[in-house]
Amino acid sequence: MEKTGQPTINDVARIAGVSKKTVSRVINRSPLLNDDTRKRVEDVIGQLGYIPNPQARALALRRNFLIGLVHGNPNAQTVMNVQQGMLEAIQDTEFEMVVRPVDRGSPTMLDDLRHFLERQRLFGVLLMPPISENDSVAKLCDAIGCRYVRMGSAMLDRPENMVASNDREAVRTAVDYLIEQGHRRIGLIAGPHGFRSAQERRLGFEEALRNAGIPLPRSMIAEGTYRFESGMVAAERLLDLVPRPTAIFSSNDEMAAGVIHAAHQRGLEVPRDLSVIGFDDTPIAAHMWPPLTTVRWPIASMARSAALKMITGIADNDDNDAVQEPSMFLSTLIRRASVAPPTE
Amino acid sequence: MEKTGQPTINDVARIAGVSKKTVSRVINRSPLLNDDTRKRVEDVIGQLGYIPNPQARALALRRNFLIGLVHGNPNAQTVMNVQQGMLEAIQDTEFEMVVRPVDRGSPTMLDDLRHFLERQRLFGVLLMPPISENDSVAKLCDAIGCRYVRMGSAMLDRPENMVASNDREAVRTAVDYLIEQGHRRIGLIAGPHGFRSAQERRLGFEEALRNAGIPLPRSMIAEGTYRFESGMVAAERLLDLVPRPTAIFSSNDEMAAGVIHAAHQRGLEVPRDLSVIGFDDTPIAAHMWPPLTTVRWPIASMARSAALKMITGIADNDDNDAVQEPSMFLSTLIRRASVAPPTE
DNA sequence: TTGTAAGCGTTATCAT
DNA sequence: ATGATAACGCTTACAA
Repeated sequence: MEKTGQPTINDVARIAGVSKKTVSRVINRSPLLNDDTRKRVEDVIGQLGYIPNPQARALALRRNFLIGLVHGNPNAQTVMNVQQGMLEAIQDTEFEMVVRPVDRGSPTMLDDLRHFLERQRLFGVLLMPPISENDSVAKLCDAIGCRYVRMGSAMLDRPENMVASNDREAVRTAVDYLIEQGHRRIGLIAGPHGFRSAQERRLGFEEALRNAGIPLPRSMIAEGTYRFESGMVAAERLLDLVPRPTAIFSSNDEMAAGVIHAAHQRGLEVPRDLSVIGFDDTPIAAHMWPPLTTVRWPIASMARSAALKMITGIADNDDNDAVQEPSMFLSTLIRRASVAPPTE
Repeated sequence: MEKTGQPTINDVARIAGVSKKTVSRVINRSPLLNDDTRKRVEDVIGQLGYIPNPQARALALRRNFLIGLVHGNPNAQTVMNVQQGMLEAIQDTEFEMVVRPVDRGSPTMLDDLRHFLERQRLFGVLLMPPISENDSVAKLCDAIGCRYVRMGSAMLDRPENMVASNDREAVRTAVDYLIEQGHRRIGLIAGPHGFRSAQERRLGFEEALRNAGIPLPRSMIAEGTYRFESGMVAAERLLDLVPRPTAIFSSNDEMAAGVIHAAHQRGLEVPRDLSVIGFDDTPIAAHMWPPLTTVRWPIASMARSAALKMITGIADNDDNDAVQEPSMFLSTLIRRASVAPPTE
């Protein structure tokens, strides 16, 4: 106790007049313990302010209490929402969250990740999209023996390793709404090729138009990178069309902001001259002018559930072993001011 | 080696025909080692794919390799920038970043933080504003024996425990620019009372006006919470003034977005009818319409430097022991399209 | 230059 | 119901 100032299990044992193991039993809530001894030990613990050393615990238990968040630097708000969800899940447990951005696109991404996982020997990792869509990453985790849960726009894995949102259906609903408003020339700003979310959202878009019997010329689809600037560029291409679209569905909010930016630049007023719908419902959506109609993506709940899925049955609060964490999350349309009937 | 699949220092020692300690010396780059032995051990390490167990290391060394980021849930982009800066700093070291949001304002905040620090026994923590401005937090870290570096808008602590930006001066420059453009009725949207950043920025604002001999009636100052909505509300109050201000300096970008939102709502065009300057230079600033003139706050560099300050001399890469990390960072005015001369 | 023994603070095994 | 002893994987004395 003198060296570091922190009391150890030995101090507690000595003062309480019991063995280390008994203290250990108290800490770990072993059921086979005399109430008297438990009480006595707990008193000493409280009085000493003893806190078990997590490193020693990790060593003895041959596992640690770190769960990783692996992401590929997407939108800041999205990452924060995920972090918040994870943190809610590990609230009042002994787990902590360590964050690891990786450079997707880098050829060494997989090696970097392996290096990280092997070094840190994490309890498990949460994989954010689009990293999570990469099956090699999941395989890697399996090979290393690291638990994982993937977040994504479709069920890419077993329920215990996946939380997904129904992007396709949600987008279909959003585009249905545009059609109800009377729009017939509707442009799509798709997400980047190779992203499952981009694919699902695009499929939802196409389904809505097909169901309404509206033809979809290739020219009405522009691809972006999920970034603001790419939304601008894509919008410019779509708005150059003659006749131009009266509405645009953008596969995320950030690009939708770019669309509105581009519209403003050419003197178009939203929603009078152009209706816009985004996807994500990041705070920016409510704050831009006009407030953006968008699809709310329950990413924080997904992250929370993903983390719970990983630690359930292990965490301190094992009350909820019975409750199965859901694997599917529903996105909903948030109607704000960026959609109006076409005026022509 | 059989139990977990991961080879241990014992496996390496046995196969290389040396003692554990020798392997340990190789890992820790001890200088007093025969080149032959080192080579031999390194070969075995490579061949086995041996990676030292960080938990065991942490236990033996009586310190771990986790550095914490403590923040009070400010703007998402700001947190992400800080995370990025920290992660750059611990790149290629054995440190990892664990993130800890706290509920500032909660009366138990200090206790929560103490609990966290004592439990995890972190190597050190980075304190983001406005948490970092709280001297009790710094005292707490000292008492617990946890290293810390505070980030803030003024030198609140010793250089080794602080990285600061020159907010006051930067705001003065920004407001000087408005004055140069011909503005005389300039409103201030201040940050929340009790925030040092709010105070510094306000002082910079006041200095600029005083230097130019422009009177500053109380009515020209509105206080916000650094949130979008509060910026809107504050702007509405200022724009109700008769005569109304021709320019507004907002103490951060998020509130500036609210100002522009409010201006749009009442049919005012920015910058023709109202010039606006923000603070932070978050991505939203460049993306809103019109692109926002703002003060760039080098928060990522500050975070990077703060983390380096903490681990320097400890990290793997001890090349840069000599290089002193700076404690003061300069903010600069970024001129975009939200400022124009007044038209009246 | 290398090895031996003892510890770091916890849990697991197997007694009693 | 409790305790002695041996792990866990590494580092720091202190020898040799």
